Amino acid sequence: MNTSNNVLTEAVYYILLALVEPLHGYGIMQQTARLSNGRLVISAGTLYGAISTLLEKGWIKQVTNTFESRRKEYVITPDGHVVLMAELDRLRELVANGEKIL
Amino acid sequence: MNTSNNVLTEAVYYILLALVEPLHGYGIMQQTARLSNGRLVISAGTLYGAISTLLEKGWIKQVTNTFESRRKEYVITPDGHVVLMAELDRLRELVANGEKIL
DNA sequence: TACCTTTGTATCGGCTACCGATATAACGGA
DNA sequence: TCCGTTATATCGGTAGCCGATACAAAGGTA
Repeated sequence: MNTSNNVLTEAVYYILLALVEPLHGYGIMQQTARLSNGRLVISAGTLYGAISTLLEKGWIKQVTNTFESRRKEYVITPDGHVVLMAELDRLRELVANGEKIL
Repeated sequence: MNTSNNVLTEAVYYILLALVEPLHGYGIMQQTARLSNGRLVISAGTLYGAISTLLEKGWIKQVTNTFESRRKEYVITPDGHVVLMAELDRLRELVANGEKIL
Protein backbone atom coordinates (compact mmCIF):
# COMPACT_ATOMS: atom_id res chain seq x y z
CA MET A 1 0.00 0.00 0.00
CA ASN A 2 2.89 2.29 0.69
CA THR A 3 0.88 4.74 2.76
CA SER A 4 3.35 5.95 5.35
CA ASN A 5 6.87 7.19 4.78
CA ASN A 6 5.55 9.42 2.03
CA VAL A 7 5.95 13.12 1.62
CA LEU A 8 3.33 14.54 -0.69
CA THR A 9 4.14 17.37 -3.02
CA GLU A 10 1.99 20.47 -2.75
CA ALA A 11 0.23 19.65 -6.03
CA VAL A 12 -0.62 16.10 -4.96
CA TYR A 13 -1.81 17.32 -1.58
CA TYR A 14 -4.28 19.73 -3.14
CA ILE A 15 -5.39 17.19 -5.75
CA LEU A 16 -6.24 14.65 -3.03
CA LEU A 17 -7.93 17.34 -0.98
CA ALA A 18 -10.05 18.38 -3.96
CA LEU A 19 -11.05 14.77 -4.60
CA VAL A 20 -12.70 14.31 -1.22
CA GLU A 21 -15.71 14.93 -3.44
CA PRO A 22 -15.86 13.62 -7.04
CA LEU A 23 -14.35 16.11 -9.45
CA HIS A 24 -12.76 16.24 -12.90
CA GLY A 25 -9.27 17.41 -13.80
CA TYR A 26 -10.08 20.93 -14.81
CA GLY A 27 -12.25 21.33 -11.72
CA ILE A 28 -9.27 20.31 -9.57
CA MET A 29 -7.23 23.13 -11.08
CA GLN A 30 -9.92 25.69 -10.28
CA GLN A 31 -10.61 24.33 -6.81
CA THR A 32 -6.90 24.44 -5.94
CA ALA A 33 -6.51 28.00 -7.20
CA ARG A 34 -9.57 29.01 -5.20
CA LEU A 35 -8.43 27.33 -1.98
CA SER A 36 -4.97 28.88 -2.18
CA ASN A 37 -6.34 32.32 -3.09
CA GLY A 38 -4.75 32.10 -6.50
CA ARG A 39 -1.30 31.33 -5.12
CA LEU A 40 -1.08 27.82 -6.55
CA VAL A 41 -2.14 27.26 -10.13
CA ILE A 42 -1.42 23.65 -10.98
CA SER A 43 -0.21 23.39 -14.56
CA ALA A 44 -1.74 20.87 -16.92
CA GLY A 45 1.49 18.92 -17.12
CA THR A 46 1.63 18.53 -13.37
CA LEU A 47 -2.05 17.71 -13.03
CA TYR A 48 -2.44 14.94 -15.57
CA GLY A 49 0.92 13.45 -14.71
CA ALA A 50 -0.06 13.35 -11.05
CA ILE A 51 -3.49 11.89 -11.83
CA SER A 52 -2.02 8.92 -13.66
CA THR A 53 0.49 8.36 -10.85
CA LEU A 54 -2.25 8.52 -8.23
CA LEU A 55 -4.40 6.07 -10.19
CA GLU A 56 -1.49 3.63 -10.33
CA LYS A 57 -0.97 3.94 -6.59
CA GLY A 58 -4.67 3.42 -5.97
CA TRP A 59 -5.06 6.65 -4.01
CA ILE A 60 -7.75 7.91 -6.37
CA LYS A 61 -10.10 6.11 -8.76
CA GLN A 62 -12.09 7.12 -11.77
CA VAL A 63 -15.81 7.64 -11.30
CA THR A 64 -17.98 6.19 -14.02
CA ASN A 65 -20.00 9.20 -15.00
CA THR A 66 -23.57 8.57 -16.02
CA PHE A 67 -23.75 11.24 -18.68
CA GLU A 68 -21.22 10.90 -21.45
CA SER A 69 -19.06 13.97 -21.44
CA ARG A 70 -15.56 15.10 -22.14
CA ARG A 71 -15.04 15.22 -18.42
CA LYS A 72 -13.37 12.43 -16.50
CA GLU A 73 -14.28 12.43 -12.84
CA TYR A 74 -12.14 11.05 -10.05
CA VAL A 75 -12.53 10.55 -6.31
CA ILE A 76 -10.20 9.71 -3.45
CA THR A 77 -10.02 6.08 -2.22
CA PRO A 78 -9.80 4.92 1.42
CA ASP A 79 -6.06 4.36 0.90
CA GLY A 80 -5.74 7.88 -0.43
CA HIS A 81 -7.59 9.19 2.58
CA VAL A 82 -5.11 7.50 4.92
CA VAL A 83 -2.23 9.07 3.02
CA LEU A 84 -3.88 12.47 3.14
CA MET A 85 -4.41 12.30 6.91
CA ALA A 86 -0.78 11.27 7.42
CA GLU A 87 0.30 14.22 5.29
CA LEU A 88 -1.81 16.60 7.36
CA ASP A 89 -0.07 15.30 10.48
CA ARG A 90 3.31 15.88 8.86
CA LEU A 91 2.34 19.43 7.93
CA ARG A 92 1.18 20.07 11.49
CA GLU A 93 4.59 18.90 12.70
CA LEU A 94 6.34 21.33 10.35
CA VAL A 95 4.19 24.24 11.50
CA ALA A 96 4.64 23.34 15.17
CA ASN A 97 8.42 23.15 14.81
CA GLY A 98 8.50 26.38 12.86
CA GLU A 99 6.47 28.20 15.49
CA LYS A 100 8.59 26.74 18.27
CA ILE A 101 11.82 28.05 16.76
CA LEU A 102 10.82 31.27 15.02
CA MET B 1 16.45 38.15 -4.16
CA ASN B 2 13.83 35.65 -5.25
CA THR B 3 12.22 35.35 -1.84
CA SER B 4 8.56 34.84 -2.65
CA ASN B 5 7.03 32.38 -5.06
CA ASN B 6 9.14 29.64 -3.57
CA VAL B 7 8.08 26.31 -2.19
CA LEU B 8 10.71 24.89 0.09
CA THR B 9 11.34 21.19 0.22
CA GLU B 10 11.09 19.52 3.60
CA ALA B 11 14.87 19.13 3.81
CA VAL B 12 15.54 22.79 3.04
CA TYR B 13 12.88 23.90 5.50
CA TYR B 14 14.51 21.97 8.34
CA ILE B 15 17.99 23.08 7.33
CA LEU B 16 16.97 26.75 7.49
CA LEU B 17 15.15 26.15 10.75
CA ALA B 18 18.24 24.52 12.25
CA LEU B 19 20.42 27.43 11.12
CA VAL B 20 18.53 30.02 13.14
CA GLU B 21 21.53 29.39 15.36
CA PRO B 22 24.99 28.69 13.90
CA LEU B 23 25.50 25.00 13.26
CA HIS B 24 27.57 22.67 11.11
CA GLY B 25 26.34 20.14 8.55
CA TYR B 26 26.39 17.07 10.69
CA GLY B 27 24.71 18.99 13.49
CA ILE B 28 21.89 19.92 11.10
CA MET B 29 21.28 16.24 10.41
CA GLN B 30 21.02 15.46 14.10
CA GLN B 31 18.91 18.51 14.91
CA THR B 32 16.45 17.65 12.12
CA ALA B 33 16.15 14.04 13.23
CA ARG B 34 15.55 15.22 16.77
CA LEU B 35 12.93 17.81 15.84
CA SER B 36 11.00 15.34 13.68
CA ASN B 37 11.24 12.57 16.30
CA GLY B 38 13.41 10.52 13.98
CA ARG B 39 10.96 10.70 11.10
CA LEU B 40 13.20 12.74 8.82
CA VAL B 41 16.83 11.75 8.49
CA ILE B 42 18.40 13.98 5.89
CA SER B 43 20.89 12.01 3.83
CA ALA B 44 24.37 13.34 3.23
CA GLY B 45 23.71 13.76 -0.46
CA THR B 46 20.67 15.91 0.21
CA LEU B 47 22.33 17.93 2.94
CA TYR B 48 25.52 19.00 1.23
CA GLY B 49 23.76 19.54 -2.07
CA ALA B 50 21.22 21.78 -0.35
CA ILE B 51 23.90 23.67 1.56
CA SER B 52 25.73 24.68 -1.61
CA THR B 53 22.44 25.71 -3.24
CA LEU B 54 21.47 27.77 -0.20
CA LEU B 55 24.88 29.45 -0.16
CA GLU B 56 24.46 30.41 -3.82
CA LYS B 57 21.02 31.86 -3.12
CA GLY B 58 22.37 33.78 -0.15
CA TRP B 59 19.87 32.29 2.27
CA ILE B 60 22.63 30.98 4.51
CA LYS B 61 26.26 32.00 4.96
CA GLN B 62 29.33 30.33 6.32
CA VAL B 63 30.47 31.35 9.79
CA THR B 64 34.18 31.90 10.18
CA ASN B 65 34.89 29.63 13.09
CA THR B 66 37.56 30.76 15.50
CA PHE B 67 38.96 27.34 16.29
CA GLU B 68 40.25 25.43 13.31
CA SER B 69 38.25 22.26 13.02
CA ARG B 70 36.86 19.84 10.49
CA ARG B 71 33.52 21.47 11.07
CA LYS B 72 32.07 24.12 8.79
CA GLU B 73 29.47 26.23 10.49
CA TYR B 74 26.63 28.04 8.76
CA VAL B 75 23.89 30.44 9.80
CA ILE B 76 20.73 31.78 8.18
CA THR B 77 20.83 35.25 6.57
CA PRO B 78 18.10 37.95 6.75
CA ASP B 79 17.01 36.91 3.24
CA GLY B 80 16.81 33.31 4.38
CA HIS B 81 14.72 34.38 7.33
CA VAL B 82 12.21 36.09 5.04
CA VAL B 83 11.95 32.93 2.93
CA LEU B 84 11.49 30.82 6.03
CA MET B 85 8.67 32.99 7.36
CA ALA B 86 6.94 32.88 3.97
CA GLU B 87 7.25 29.11 3.99
CA LEU B 88 5.70 28.91 7.44
CA ASP B 89 2.76 30.93 6.15
CA ARG B 90 2.37 28.57 3.22
CA LEU B 91 2.41 25.56 5.55
CA ARG B 92 -0.22 27.19 7.75
CA GLU B 93 -2.39 27.62 4.67
CA LEU B 94 -2.03 23.93 3.81
CA VAL B 95 -2.96 22.87 7.33
CA ALA B 96 -5.91 25.27 7.46
CA ASN B 97 -7.26 24.00 4.14
CA GLY B 98 -6.74 20.39 5.18
CA GLU B 99 -8.60 20.92 8.43
CA LYS B 100 -11.39 22.76 6.68
CA ILE B 101 -12.02 19.91 4.27
CA LEU B 102 -11.17 16.78 6.26
C1' DT C 1 -21.78 32.83 -40.07
C1' DA C 2 -17.23 33.59 -38.25
C1' DC C 3 -14.34 34.31 -34.51
C1' DC C 4 -12.65 34.13 -29.81
C1' DT C 5 -12.50 32.64 -25.15
C1' DT C 6 -13.14 29.14 -22.02
C1' DT C 7 -13.35 24.48 -20.94
C1' DG C 8 -11.05 20.10 -21.06
C1' DT C 9 -7.60 16.34 -21.61
C1' DA C 10 -3.00 14.95 -22.79
C1' DT C 11 2.18 14.57 -23.96
C1' DC C 12 7.03 16.02 -24.10
C1' DG C 13 11.52 17.97 -22.81
C1' DG C 14 14.13 20.45 -19.48
C1' DC C 15 15.21 21.37 -14.91
C1' DT C 16 15.56 20.63 -9.98
C1' DA C 17 15.85 17.91 -5.93
C1' DC C 18 16.03 13.86 -3.06
C1' DC C 19 18.24 9.66 -2.02
C1' DG C 20 21.40 5.73 -1.60
C1' DA C 21 25.88 4.47 -2.48
C1' DT C 22 30.42 5.52 -2.25
C1' DA C 23 34.73 7.84 -0.82
C1' DT C 24 37.76 9.89 2.44
C1' DA C 25 39.47 10.84 6.94
C1' DA C 26 39.99 12.33 11.84
C1' DC C 27 38.76 11.19 16.55
C1' DG C 28 37.88 8.53 20.78
C1' DG C 29 37.23 4.46 23.31
C1' DA C 30 37.72 -0.56 24.15
C1' DT D 1 44.91 -2.13 17.00
C1' DC D 2 40.35 -1.98 15.68
C1' DC D 3 35.90 -0.02 15.29
C1' DG D 4 32.08 3.14 15.66
C1' DT D 5 31.11 7.87 15.38
C1' DT D 6 31.81 12.28 13.54
C1' DA D 7 32.31 14.95 9.36
C1' DT D 8 32.37 16.53 4.57
C1' DA D 9 31.71 15.61 -0.26
C1' DT D 10 30.47 13.65 -5.03
C1' DC D 11 27.88 10.84 -8.33
C1' DG D 12 24.16 8.41 -10.73
C1' DG D 13 19.42 7.14 -10.74
C1' DT D 14 14.79 8.48 -10.16
C1' DA D 15 10.72 11.28 -9.49
C1' DG D 16 8.12 15.39 -9.90
C1' DC D 17 7.08 20.14 -11.44
C1' DC D 18 6.60 23.31 -15.10
C1' DG D 19 6.09 25.61 -19.56
C1' DA D 20 5.15 24.72 -24.12
C1' DT D 21 2.53 22.52 -27.26
C1' DA D 22 -1.36 20.05 -29.27
C1' DC D 23 -6.08 19.05 -30.11
C1' DA D 24 -10.96 19.85 -29.76
C1' DA D 25 -15.70 20.88 -28.09
C1' DA D 26 -18.80 24.39 -26.14
C1' DG D 27 -20.53 28.99 -25.57
C1' DG D 28 -20.86 33.80 -26.43
C1' DT D 29 -20.51 37.74 -29.41
C1' DA D 30 -19.94 40.72 -33.52
